[in-house]
Amino acid sequence: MTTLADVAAKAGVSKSTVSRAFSRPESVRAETRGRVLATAHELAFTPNRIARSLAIGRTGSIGLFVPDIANPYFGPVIKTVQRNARRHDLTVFTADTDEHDEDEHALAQTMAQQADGLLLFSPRMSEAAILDLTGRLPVVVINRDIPGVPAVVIPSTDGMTQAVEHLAALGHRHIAYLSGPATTFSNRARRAAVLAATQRFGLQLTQLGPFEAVFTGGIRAGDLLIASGATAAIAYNDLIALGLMQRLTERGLRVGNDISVIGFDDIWLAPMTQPPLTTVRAPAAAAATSALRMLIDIMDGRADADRRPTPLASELMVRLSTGPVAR
Amino acid sequence: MTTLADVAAKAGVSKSTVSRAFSRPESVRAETRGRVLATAHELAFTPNRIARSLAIGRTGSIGLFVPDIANPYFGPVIKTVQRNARRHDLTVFTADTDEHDEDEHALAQTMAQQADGLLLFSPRMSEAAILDLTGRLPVVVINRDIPGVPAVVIPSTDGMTQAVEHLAALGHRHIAYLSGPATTFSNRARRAAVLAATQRFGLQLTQLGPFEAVFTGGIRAGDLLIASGATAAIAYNDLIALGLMQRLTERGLRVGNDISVIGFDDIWLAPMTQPPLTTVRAPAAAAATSALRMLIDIMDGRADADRRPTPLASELMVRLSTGPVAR
DNA sequence: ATGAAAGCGCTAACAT
DNA sequence: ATGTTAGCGCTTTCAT
Repeated sequence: MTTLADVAAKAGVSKSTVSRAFSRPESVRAETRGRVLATAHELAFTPNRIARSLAIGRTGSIGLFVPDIANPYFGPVIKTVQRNARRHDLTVFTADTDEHDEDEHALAQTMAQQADGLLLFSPRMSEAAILDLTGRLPVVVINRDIPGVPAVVIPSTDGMTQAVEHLAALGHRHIAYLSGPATTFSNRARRAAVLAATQRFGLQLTQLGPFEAVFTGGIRAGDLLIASGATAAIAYNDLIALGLMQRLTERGLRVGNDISVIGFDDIWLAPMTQPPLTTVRAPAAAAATSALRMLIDIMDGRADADRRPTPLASELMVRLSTGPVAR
Repeated sequence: MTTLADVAAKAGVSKSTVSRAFSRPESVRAETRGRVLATAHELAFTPNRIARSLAIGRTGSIGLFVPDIANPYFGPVIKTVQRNARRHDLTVFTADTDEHDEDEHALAQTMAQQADGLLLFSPRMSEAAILDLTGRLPVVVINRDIPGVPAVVIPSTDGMTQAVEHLAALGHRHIAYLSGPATTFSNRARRAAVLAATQRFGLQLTQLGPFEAVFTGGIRAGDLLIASGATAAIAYNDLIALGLMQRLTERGLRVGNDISVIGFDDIWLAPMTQPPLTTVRAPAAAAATSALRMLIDIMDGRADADRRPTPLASELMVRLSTGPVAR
């Protein structure tokens, strides 16, 4: 491996000059700079980031934690964060926590030392664990509310209220909410919104679950839903809604006619299903962007600068998986 | 931030002892070790990985590059690699190259300095770029064939041959192949396999595309397929096949009856579609596991050790999107 | 504009 | 078993 010193020797200058030629080019005479850069190129030299990090105390990268990288919902999130970070010369390291609570903290600890900041999407780890991390480096959480920890939450109340209102307008009197992972912030928020709205619109609510936030969770939910007698269901997320539709269809029900289904997230698959899925569009990418901006502000010491998060809203996308109640 | 030195001072020992207490605990007297570890804990000290990396010349992490993190196909791949790497005390940094050829190399260059090895899945970057990387650190590529570069390829010939054979047996005489990204190794391999098999079984082959390897690519393919007059199509991957089915249905055709569709990958969605998708199961996770093993061998200097890759096979999963040719 | 030297936090011979 | 010392490759005062 070629180092600064090699280049310096060959170019007949000091290490400092080579260093400067890379980091503050204008501070070195054009001629010298040219010679240095040329020999650097000739020697195929690239500055060692590790050494650089040690010297300046920053790594130039951030960690992004998502609960399930296989969930189509997170694809756009990851891509968006990566694209925006790049503009700030930050590399993003994405880690999948796989809903695996203990590992999540261990992994975060590791990451905490090779990153300048952390973006935690729907973290499941304990509050204590998160507070521990925030003590070590800048952290912004998405979809979690912990006193003192900078956060962006994806709103669910407006969309969920619209969902219930929509079902009420279609004549449904008894609906079900299909819980996702029981203890998560997201599930609590969505369930509370549905509960409040059903009371407001005078609907009967049955709560089913919890179900894992995956397709097979929805499959399992199908039979429970039928047994419940509800004429419509609002699922924790689209993956569950998709599995649900599948199972209902297998059971001979026509989704959108005999029974209505609403999801949450609006993943790219949602408009493509048969029938297309009515769902709440949650602005995940926007939330992630907003969170990244906050994180960078904190990392740059602009801690209290414009810390008003971008106002976000969720919104019901009406498609064909919901229809007038069957009589 | 607390350092080794702080702990050493407070515990009344030298830095080396503290260092040893962490890295080779048995080499330090139990009593001393206890005292050191206690004060380390008390001071909330965690060894700085960056400094450690610089000193030992290894980072303890590897980079995993995938073309599209949003493709459900890669979810299991990423999870598998992460799980296996963890057993070797390696952290995995996943990067999405987003089919963005230039960036891919730049990102890889960056990663090359904070990782001990690289796993490149279906890389699109130039051969020169890959060779450049292999000169810097251990690299294993998946689904690409470059002389001198360790590789694992996911077989497509057997599965594709079975696919064509299957269609021939169903009475199809004219089929279409829907190309993915034109220049990729994977597309060339799959197309060649289909071509050879159609010749062998005496079928007429129409080649359509190239299409982007996403759902909307398949949508666009639908009308072209109908115009071609073929009675069945084999798509580059499942995402294209899904979009295709969607469009064919919109055009009033009954997939599996009026026209047959075969995909490639066998993503988790494939059995869930209406009708369930006949597709070639490609052992991506197994390939990734095998590639990781090779990478670790190379990193550990066991370069030429058991370098026989695990034999892999692809296999047709027959479902309902294929059926006897309509007469 | 350039150089010399100290130091980032850790590890690894080499001593003792 | 523990301490001393010299780096790992880079940045950054402080001189010149």
